[in-house]
Formats: sequence, C-alpha cells, structure tokens
Amino acid sequence: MTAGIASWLPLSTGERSVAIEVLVHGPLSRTELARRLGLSAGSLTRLTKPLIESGLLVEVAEAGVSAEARQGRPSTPLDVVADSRYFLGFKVTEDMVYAVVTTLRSHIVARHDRPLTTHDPAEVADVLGEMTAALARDHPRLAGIGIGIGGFVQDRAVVGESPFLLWRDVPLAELVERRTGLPVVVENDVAALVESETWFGAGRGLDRFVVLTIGAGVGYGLVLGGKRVPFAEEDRGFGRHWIVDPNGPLTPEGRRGSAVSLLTIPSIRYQIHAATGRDHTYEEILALAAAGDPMPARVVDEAARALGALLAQISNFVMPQKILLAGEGVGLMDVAGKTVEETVRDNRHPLAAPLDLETKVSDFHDWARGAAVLAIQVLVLGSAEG
Amino acid sequence: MTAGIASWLPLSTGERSVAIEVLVHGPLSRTELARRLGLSAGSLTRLTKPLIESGLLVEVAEAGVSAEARQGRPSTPLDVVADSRYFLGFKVTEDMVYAVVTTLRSHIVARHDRPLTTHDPAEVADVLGEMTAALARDHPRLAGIGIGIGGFVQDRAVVGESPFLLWRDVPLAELVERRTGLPVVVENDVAALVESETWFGAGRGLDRFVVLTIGAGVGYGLVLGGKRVPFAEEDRGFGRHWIVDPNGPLTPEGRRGSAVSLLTIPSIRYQIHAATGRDHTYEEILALAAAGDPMPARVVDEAARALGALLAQISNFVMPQKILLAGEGVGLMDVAGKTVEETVRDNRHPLAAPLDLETKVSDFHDWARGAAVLAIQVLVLGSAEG
DNA sequence: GGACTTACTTTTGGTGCGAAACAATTGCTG
DNA sequence: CAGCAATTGTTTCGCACCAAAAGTAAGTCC
Repeated sequence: MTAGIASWLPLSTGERSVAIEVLVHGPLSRTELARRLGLSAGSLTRLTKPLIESGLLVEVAEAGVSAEARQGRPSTPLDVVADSRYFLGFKVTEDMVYAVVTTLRSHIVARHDRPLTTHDPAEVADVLGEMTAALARDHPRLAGIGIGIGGFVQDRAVVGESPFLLWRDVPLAELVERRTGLPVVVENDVAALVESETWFGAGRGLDRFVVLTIGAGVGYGLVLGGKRVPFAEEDRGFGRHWIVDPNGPLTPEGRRGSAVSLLTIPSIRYQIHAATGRDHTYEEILALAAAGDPMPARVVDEAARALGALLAQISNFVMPQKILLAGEGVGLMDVAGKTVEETVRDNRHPLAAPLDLETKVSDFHDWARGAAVLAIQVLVLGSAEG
Repeated sequence: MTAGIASWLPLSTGERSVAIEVLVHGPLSRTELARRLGLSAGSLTRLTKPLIESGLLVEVAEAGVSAEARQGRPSTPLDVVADSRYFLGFKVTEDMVYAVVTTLRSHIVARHDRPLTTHDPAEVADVLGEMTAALARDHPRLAGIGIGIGGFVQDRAVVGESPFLLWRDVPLAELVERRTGLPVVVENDVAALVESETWFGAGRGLDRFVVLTIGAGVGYGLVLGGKRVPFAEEDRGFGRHWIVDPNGPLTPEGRRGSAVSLLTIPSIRYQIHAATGRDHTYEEILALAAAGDPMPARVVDEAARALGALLAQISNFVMPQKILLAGEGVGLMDVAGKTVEETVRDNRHPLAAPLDLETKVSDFHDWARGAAVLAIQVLVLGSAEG
C-alpha cells in the first residue's frame, strides 16, 4: 500500500482557509469565497491559483442546468477533488470493529466490519492492520486513519484508559502506524463524532454548538468559536454524576436520578426488568410505551422529562445555536418527542431564542465516519491538534 | 464642560491590541508585551512609538525597589496615563441614581448619589445631566458616560423595556448626550457588570467566563472567547423559568422551585414571612440561620443547595475557567458556603476540573463602575459595539 | 574593567492584502 | 447584430505589517 503524504503541501493561512471553506461548504465560486472570507476578489485569484495548480481544487463546470440564468460573466465554481484521497475510520467496540472508507468530503464509499475476539493491544492492532490492508486493495489512495474508541485518549495517540477493553496507556496510534505505514489519529469516539458534525454535519459553520449523545452512556460535546472544548472527565462516565431529578430512579450504572440512570439504554432496560421481571430490548420498550403499557410508559415519560430538563439547562447556560441529539438512544424522541419539547419549553424563558434541536440516529458506521474525519482534519490542518 | 473626543486617535489593530493589553494588565515592558501578543521585539518598538508620542502611553520608572535585581539591561515598563481622562458611570434604580467617576483603569475617584423622585424620561435625563455637570466641575477631562439600567436595552442606546421605571423605547443615550455633549452608552446593568469584570476584574484574560448575580433578581452573563454573548431574555426575568428543584418553594416572583424563588433576596424574605409571619431583613435572616433558628436555617440551606446545583450545572455544561458570583445576595456564601461547595461537588464528576468560584459583594457603586467601563470600551475600541 | 546578559532599535526584506484598472463572458435592448 | 449593462475573474501597484538579523544601550557579575 502506498504511504500517504502526511499533509497537504504547506499552505499559508489564507490558502488553508480557502481550502477548508471549499471542502466543508461544497463548490464555491471565487466571488462567493471572497464574500464568505471577507477578502477582496484579487486576493482570491492569488490564493486559488496555487491550490488549483497543485490539483487540490478544480474548476467545475456549472451544472448543466444553470439554475438561474443571471446576467454577467458566469462564475466558475471551485471544488475539491473529493476522491483524490480516501480516509479510513474505525470504531472499536467491545466485540466488533467497524470500518468505513470515506472521501475527502467524508462520504462513505465502503464499509467493512469484523468481530473482535481479543482485547490484547497488539492483536487488536493486527486486526486493524489486516482490515486496512483489505480495504486498501480497493481504495489505494488512502491518506490516513482515524480510530474512535470509547474511553479516555491522550494526545490523540494513546488510549489512557478504556473501561471495556481494560486498557491503560496503550499507544494505539503507534501500533497501527507501524503495521500500516499510514498516519493514525486516535480519539475518544464522542469527540470524533463532535468534530465530524462540526466540520461536515449539523454544526457546520456554527459558533456555539452542542452535541448530546444517548446510548450505552451519555456523551457531551461543546463547540465554541468553531472549536471543540476538551475536558478532563470526557468519556470517563460523563453524566453519571449529573443529577437531573433527585427523586429519580437508581440504577447500577449511575447515581440516583442522574442522566445516566434516567436516559441510557441499559438503565431503561434495567428499570423495566426490575419492575416487571421481564427482559425487553430498548425498541420493544419504546413500542410498549407507545402502545400505552403503563410501566414502560412511565419510564419513558420520566426519561423524556429528564431529557427535556437537560436540554433546557444546556440552552439556558450555553445558549448554543443548535443542539444535536445523537446516538442509539434517540428513538426516545420518536415516541416521546412531544413531552421532551414541552419540558424544554417549561424550563425556559418565553422570550428566549427557540431551541434548534436536531435529532440524528447514529449507527456504528456513523461513529467510524467520525473517526475518519479526524484523519481528514490532520491532512488538511497539518497536525493532530484540532 | 469640555466635550471629550469620541475615541482615541485612529489606532491600527496592532496598536489597539498593545493599548488594551497595557490598559488591562497594568504596566508592561515591551518585551513582555511582545511575549503576550506573540509579536517580535522589533514590532513593539514600531507599535509603541506612536502611542508614546501621542501621550497615550508613558515610560514609567521601574518602581524604586527594583524587586528582583536581574541581570542585563533593565526593562522600561509602559503604562497608560490613567488619569488623562475620566469616565462617568451611572446606575439607575427605582428611587436612586448612583454615579461614579473613574480613571481609564476604572478606578473610582469620586462618587455622587441622588434620589430619583420622578420616572419621567426627560426629567431623569435632566437629573443625569445635572449630576454630570456637578461632577465635571472637579473632573474636567470627562471622556464619556456609561449608564447601567435594570431592563432590556437595545443597541446600547435605547431602553426597550424597563419594568421598574415603566419605560418603553426611551432613547436615553440621545437624551443625555443632548444635555451633556458627551458620548453616552446605555446598557443593561448586568451586561455592564459582566463587561467590567471581563476587562478589569475577575474575568481578565479568560476565554470562558461566567457571571452569576444574586440580589433582587438573578442575573447571568456568559463570556466566550473574551466576548460577552448577548441573549434575548437578558434581564427580562432571567431565572424565573429556571427550575432548580421541582419541589421547591413557590413565591410571588418566580415559578415553583425556580432560581428566583429559591435565591433572590425578596423571595427568601417572603418565605420567612409566610412561615413565621415576621418581617426580617436579608442580613437578619442569614444571622438567624447561622445561629441555628430552624426555619431560617431551612430556607438558607435550601437556597445554598439550589445555588450549588446551579453552579454545578453551569460548570458541567459551559466549563468556564471561572465563575464570578456577585450581587447583593452573596452573603449566602458566608453563612452556607460549605453547603454550596458540597452540593457542587456532589453534582460533578470527580475527575472534572475543580470549579474556580470567586465571590464578590457588589454595592450600587460597583454597578455604576461597570457602566463606566462601557464608556472606556467605547473610547478604546472606537465604537459602541462590544 | 572586561565579559556577559537582557532590553530595545534600526534595517532589511518578504508577505498578504485592498484598490483600481482591465479582460472576459454573458444577458438585454433596440 | 451592435452596443450596453452586469458580473466574474485577473493583473498591477502600493501600502501596512511583520519577522529576522544586526546593532546599540544599559545594566550585573567576577
């Protein structure tokens, strides 16, 4: 496999901002770029010329249907060559490794999953290496690898602590780099998803943006000034100490009335099991609640109120322009979205700017895609520091 | 009275950043400035020269005791001429107007208060004009006026809505400008205090900073990237809809268990009155609680827990580097600070960065000083937009 | 008093930008 | 179809700003 270059040719700050703007916001004419970046038309000629010569940007023919036939010289949009390079994203779970290959625009072009039968660091790295080799056959121009993992990651390279893999201070980036010859970034999975949504998803171009994930746990990501704010307790059980309702339920995972006890899938299943003695999947519980079964309805209602209170508090304090609700547990919104919205409204000032809430079901490939975005960022920005 | 110039001589962005750095962080040598601003030594010679020539900065002799007798050529710190210009800050309440004169560094050099016997906009402006004239006699070089007012203010000029003055859309800045000939900035009082603390106080140089005020109401200010985030519900009863404890007390001011019902001085006094039938001042209630009187102790304890929960939630979501607790109701911390801290700890992750909480008792002159800082900002930045 | 250290100044050259004139390419009008 | 208006993109020029390097100033240390 060919070793990808570590980063784009050294770009000046002006060139880089042009490149990122085109990468993130699709084909844009020079004039449009000048407007967006606050530069003069002349500067854009200067900045785009080397980018086009290096093959990073291309002039694309205005789509056949020239939409609005405006007067004047037609603009020639510029675009990145999205499939000039490919990126590999891994999501590592307790028993599976999910992989995706994406374009420079983070569009998924291939998927590949494999069960994980060992937790030995070297053997896990072997698995990742083999999967990379397999995927590289069909996608030769791989430029980098991103790995998302549930746990605490240091310097985007070392897994400091992973509860489900039972790892401590495993230099995963180095292990995989040695096996693949490609630059590797490792990051906490929630952080990766947040970066991904900030660059290419719901948080594109926003100044204040929050991501809240519900699934096996609760995850939180804060983006201010377009940059993610890192924090120490990240994915070390965030939300376990976060008390929403002091009289709420107690579960093995979180403290009484905590976000974890009220909202995560295991906790909701635990509550139903403790009350009825029967085991149900999360989807079954939601269906039973929708059908009016009293016990599931109560648990789901309580979860919805907790989520509403949580969202209201985030809105009140952070005042984000948008909150993205993601993860495997957002099915709650389909069944009890109305309760969530009511609770939010009830906990906010009537004059407050309305909450822009986006819900997104994410499967494991979305998490892997988030990791791939990290590799894209490294290539574009030239360093592993976000 | 002499009309102050509207702003400093047109400064380049580099010059302005030097001026602000010296203004906010005290006397600094050129080398130190170069380090802080990330510029070369040569650039600092270039940038400081015109500032010194224009009289805005001066070289100050290293204080007699040259502290640490370091090797090498001694540095010559630069400082602003703090009393080259004075600024006027007003805080307008229902029945009083508080005024302070400050230096460029926002040090208070004079105070002057007058009762307010009318709420007629023109007559209030007259009062402010007369107070300005009186203060201008002793402090001729007034450069600008800042007015802080409880209520909703638009464009830093028009009082859109003030519940206690019963004003709607009063162009206060214009009224006072016409009477004084000085540039006037009007702003919501909490916003003014936040700006003041961001420039000269607890929030100096911080990236993420929160101000929470407790007094007649609850105020909230969010500073991100060194800039205050404006919000629509600002001082239109913030905290009234903000439910801390669903089973908390109900007061005439706020909703059941809201921050207002639990924390504000009127609400605490109301609770005691409703329970015991007796009227006590806030200070008396705190003293009674400290002495162990059960009913006041319960109310104060509940307030402390609410404050702790509130601070924890802010910490968890905004992750500020510091929270400043200000206002007339911070006496609560003296009596029940331990309970507040315990509650904060109880609602946060053990690995989370410890909360940096600063408490500051503010009287009305502090609020007026906050308003004066707005006038300073306008002079230095050259516009009313923060 | 000479060596050394640190602070500041001067000089030089490069970079990045905007302004303005110019070229290109279309639609519209008569 | 010629001419004009509108719009995009290019070229040229000059300015503002900055870093690097070399030089100067002013002190301490031995």
